[in-house]
Amino acid sequence: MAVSQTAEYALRAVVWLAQNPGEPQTTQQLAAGTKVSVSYLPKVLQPLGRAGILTSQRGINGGYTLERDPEGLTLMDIVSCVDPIQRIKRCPLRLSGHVGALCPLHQALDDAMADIQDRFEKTTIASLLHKDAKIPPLCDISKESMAAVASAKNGVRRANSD
Amino acid sequence: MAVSQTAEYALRAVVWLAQNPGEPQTTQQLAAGTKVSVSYLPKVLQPLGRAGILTSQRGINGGYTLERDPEGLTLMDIVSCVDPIQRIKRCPLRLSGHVGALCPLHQALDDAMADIQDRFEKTTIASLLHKDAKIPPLCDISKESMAAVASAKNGVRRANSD
DNA sequence: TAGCTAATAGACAAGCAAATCCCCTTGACT
DNA sequence: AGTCAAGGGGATTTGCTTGTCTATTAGCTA
Repeated sequence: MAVSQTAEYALRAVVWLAQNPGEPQTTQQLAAGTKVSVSYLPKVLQPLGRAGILTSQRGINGGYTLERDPEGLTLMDIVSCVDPIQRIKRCPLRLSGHVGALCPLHQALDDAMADIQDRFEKTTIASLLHKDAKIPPLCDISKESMAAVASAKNGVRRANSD
Repeated sequence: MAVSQTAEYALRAVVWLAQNPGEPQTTQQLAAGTKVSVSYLPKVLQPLGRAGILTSQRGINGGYTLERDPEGLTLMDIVSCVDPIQRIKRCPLRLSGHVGALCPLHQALDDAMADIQDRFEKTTIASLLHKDAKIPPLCDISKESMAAVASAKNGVRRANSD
């Protein structure tokens, strides 16, 4: 019982994009900043692109850019792209009749799902950024991480010349 | 994002047992009543047995019996046996330091998990039974289901005699 | 327009949960 | 003690999720 890996990756990426507005972020930069595998990240971001949450630009100076305003963008928007919350609509036992009404057990389970959904709908990406907390978004972008991002941005290809 | 199949099966079985106190329920009966596969059900129930939630009796007139009082038995007790709620204890990015504190994103995700956990801890099995609702537990045990249970109890082996 | 760069798409591999099957052990009743 | 009914547990299969790799397409710069 947890949010799927993929959904978590997507959230990290969106938070990172919201933190770095303006210039497009390449897969390399995003991967370095969010600690998600370079080869998997594109897979995660594609559904977000299709949903219009971010746009991608090919070629030189390309990368991913957040399209939606973080103030109006919720956790739910991202999660439902890659790992939708599964509400219980009818009784899984599928007995006779009883469409539209759930038994106590499945009602209780669905209530819990509704709770999460509600919570995710109310939490905006923006609210994760200007937390006045000591812990910055994405669990601190420390020196190591920043260095990784810088090298991802500038000198990844320097391996050729050696 | 959902409760796992296995956890759902376990809950169904426990509710069924709570509804049928007294005599032990065989795998056949339980499977018929909860619509869970006869071959998979034992696998689901084993962890519950180890946790002392139910006891199993082998041999003739054997079967599963609920050990705990439904009033004190919560959804959480069952769920944590077969599909524990995964709380986020440290930042999945695992950067330097920051043990004990979560960044806003992961804090938000963990809050949601805490919410569910809290809800499950507060919902007892008993509360799913004496709901005065029109919909009985397990989404109506209708004629078809009862017939299946009866045949599971009495005449499953009648195939031999023919 | 040529050439480089970066995202895209698809095939492909690995790891894990769900489900099934079969044989073994245990226990009750005769 | 013998026999049959019932759960226990291991081996196996299937399918989904996660992850990797490569060839292709698109866009920017010169």
